[in-house]
Amino acid sequence: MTLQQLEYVVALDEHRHYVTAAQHCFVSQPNLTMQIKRLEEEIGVRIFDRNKKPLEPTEIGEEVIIRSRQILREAKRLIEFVNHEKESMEGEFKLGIIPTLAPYLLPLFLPSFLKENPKVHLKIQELQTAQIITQLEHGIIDVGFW
Amino acid sequence: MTLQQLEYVVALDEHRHYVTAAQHCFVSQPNLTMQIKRLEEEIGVRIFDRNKKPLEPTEIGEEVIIRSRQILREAKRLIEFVNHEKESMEGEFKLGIIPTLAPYLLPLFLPSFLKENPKVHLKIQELQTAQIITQLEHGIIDVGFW
DNA sequence: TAAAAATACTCCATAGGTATTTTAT
DNA sequence: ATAAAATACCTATGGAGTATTTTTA
Repeated sequence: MTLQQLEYVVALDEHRHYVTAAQHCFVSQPNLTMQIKRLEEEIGVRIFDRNKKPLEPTEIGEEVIIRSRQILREAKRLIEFVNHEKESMEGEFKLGIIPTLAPYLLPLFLPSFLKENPKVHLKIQELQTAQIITQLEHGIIDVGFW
Repeated sequence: MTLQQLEYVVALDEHRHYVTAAQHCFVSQPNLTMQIKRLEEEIGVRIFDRNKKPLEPTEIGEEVIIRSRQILREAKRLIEFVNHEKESMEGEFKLGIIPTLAPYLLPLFLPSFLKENPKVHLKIQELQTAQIITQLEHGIIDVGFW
């Protein structure tokens, strides 16, 4: 039993039709047929009743589909969690800003930024334009990400 | 991402050691190493910190492991559900029993049997010993399952 | 210097594809 | 008669193994 197969099962349930389900999964119809059949053999139970057209799930199949959806949802959430986490930065950052702009710019992005990146320690430093340029040249601060 | 890989991740977390984790999964150590690495590449994140010995999960890894356990638990429950269901019988059954024994035997097994096999329709028939033998010979009733 | 993990290869099972036949409406 | 599913056959990716080399306590 693989996550792939569970996706095929769910897709087939949603379309009740091999050809469109296969298209939806970007695979060929015979491949979808095979994978469904293989899964059914492995678990020893029919998931779909092919005697009817359009096909429909067996009684056991109904439950299998529900549980498959649940599993796939969890898997998707795992991926989403990882994607979110890996984008969030970590470490110490120095933020240079000229005093005149600070009270206007900082409130615009700091709250959401710190919420998105809880592991970031920001060191905010008020600098005059000339100082900013100097520190940029020395790589002490950097032109950022927005 | 496959269920296999998630099992490897969980096993590695439980053993904190490739060799024993691999043994536990009945696969070779290099294979376990490869699969973990492949998964990490796919999701774009380190799950284990190999600089330390014994190795331990990264911060993100901790969460990945928790979610993997959850997914595997759901998958296991799906299989268990199917195994349970397919063992339960379905259809019409004829039960022959002699009147003398009926009130003693039936209460012993009927309740649990019908609960386990909700799809079974039982036809209970009171028969004399001779009739039972005749019907057995003609295959109308059968010697049962307990 | 001994353990354990990472590499290097080899193999083969199977996921997936194309072409075709069979099955049902 | 036609659309959909099943079957046959082929290809190739990648899961898994053995042998070996690198690590690091």
